[in-house]
Amino acid sequence: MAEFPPFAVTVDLVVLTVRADELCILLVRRGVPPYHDRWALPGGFVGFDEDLPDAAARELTEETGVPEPIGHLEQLGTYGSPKRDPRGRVVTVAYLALLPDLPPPVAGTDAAAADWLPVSRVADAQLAFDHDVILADGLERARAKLEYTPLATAFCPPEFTIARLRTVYETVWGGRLDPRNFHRKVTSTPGFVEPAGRVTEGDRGRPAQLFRRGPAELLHPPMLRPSVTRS
Amino acid sequence: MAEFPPFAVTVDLVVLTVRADELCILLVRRGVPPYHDRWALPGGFVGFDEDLPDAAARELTEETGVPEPIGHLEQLGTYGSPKRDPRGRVVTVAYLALLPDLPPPVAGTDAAAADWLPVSRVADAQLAFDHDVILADGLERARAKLEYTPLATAFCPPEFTIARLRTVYETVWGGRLDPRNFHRKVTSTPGFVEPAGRVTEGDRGRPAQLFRRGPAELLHPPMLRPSVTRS
DNA sequence: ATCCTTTCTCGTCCTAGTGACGATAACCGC
DNA sequence: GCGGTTATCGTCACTAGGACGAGAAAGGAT
Repeated sequence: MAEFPPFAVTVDLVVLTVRADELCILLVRRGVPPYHDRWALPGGFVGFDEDLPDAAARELTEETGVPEPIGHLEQLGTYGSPKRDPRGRVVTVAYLALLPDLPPPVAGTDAAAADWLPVSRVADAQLAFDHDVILADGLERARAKLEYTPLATAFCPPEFTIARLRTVYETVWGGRLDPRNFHRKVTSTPGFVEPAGRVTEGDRGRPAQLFRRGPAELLHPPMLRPSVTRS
Repeated sequence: MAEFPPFAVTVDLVVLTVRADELCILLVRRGVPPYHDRWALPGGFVGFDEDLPDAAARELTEETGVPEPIGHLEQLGTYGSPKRDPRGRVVTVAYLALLPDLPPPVAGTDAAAADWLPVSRVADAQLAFDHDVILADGLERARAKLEYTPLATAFCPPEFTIARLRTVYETVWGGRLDPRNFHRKVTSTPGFVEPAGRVTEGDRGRPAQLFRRGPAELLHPPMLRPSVTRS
């Protein structure tokens, strides 16, 4: 390895949450060139002695101000087109994070501002770099993973109702699900949720049972998106 | 970006094929330190002006000697632990390739040898670097993707029989599938395969219809692994 | 208190999809 | 022709899931 081309390596985060029946993403407004004043994914350089997942977790806590062990964090993909950053050859490892609803974030060091934006309004926000592509991949991954993993619970607080879980699915997938079939499906899929033994209070309608996330990593059988046109 | 830690970026390939009813992987025997004489995934440094998928495709053709547009190539994941390469900080972007059965490869520049090895015998081969982890992730990805995509066809020549496709599933998943139910499933899943209009000749038993890959990108409904214990 | 609205939860059809497996079709070698 | 082998079609039973009815349990209005 006497000679090799020098690269910069960064991590960028697609941080998603569900708030007020909308799927939202955490974005920062860039305070420095290039792409000054444009919205971008939170992220930064990987330390020379830092592992990639550690760098992602560090950026996540820096941007949200929340100690990490909540929600879900996984590697999404790596983007390294030679022209993607005008400053030089930068390869970025993108991570996908799914979090329950959190308070608004505080602006970081080189960010003029940081905030949750509904993904439906990001299209015309003109994200910096190739972050629109990364976001699209992250959304696709999140939508697909809700089908065959219990990751929808990562969008919920530790204890939640079936109805809350249903709104997560409805928000991420877009569209309505039958509450009765959804209830049957979730409670009959082994390991998806476990009863917490308590019920809600003070809401409208009949009080609902509270559940916690179950031990399953994969859902058998999977949840089915209604949009899928069957034969 | 005045200052940033300098990284080396490589691509490594998990190249899988099915030959003689065994799932095989393309490995090279390293001809230089570190890990001299050990088996490793084929791969190499990314050119300074080269995009990541281009680098992966280049390495694939270099190692197999086959012009690329056959089979399937997709990004698998990125591995960048600070200690994974004793020579310095090397981040590798792993790609997964699925190919039909090909002639044996020729050794490349820094490789003493290159050959197909059954994955069942790789466990005690002591792969270099963290390549055992990358291989495990690639196998898991391949097994999962056979369920909900038509990628099993990437292991087959352009025209193939249902039985050939079935042996692909049996080899990758391990275990037997009922030929009659498999035939019904494959031919009734829209867009999976299309009849080529020809039949096999010279084999034992009744001649079989030949099929080509269909236009579907996703299988609805998916193929089901028998190992999955249903409730 | 009584009614009405809202939401949760259970139950009942009906159909598509699938595992188990029988039966037939079309080739081979002897 | 005859048995062996593989491909292909059909039947039956069972399960998962979509559509939807109905009761349970709360709050609010009158």
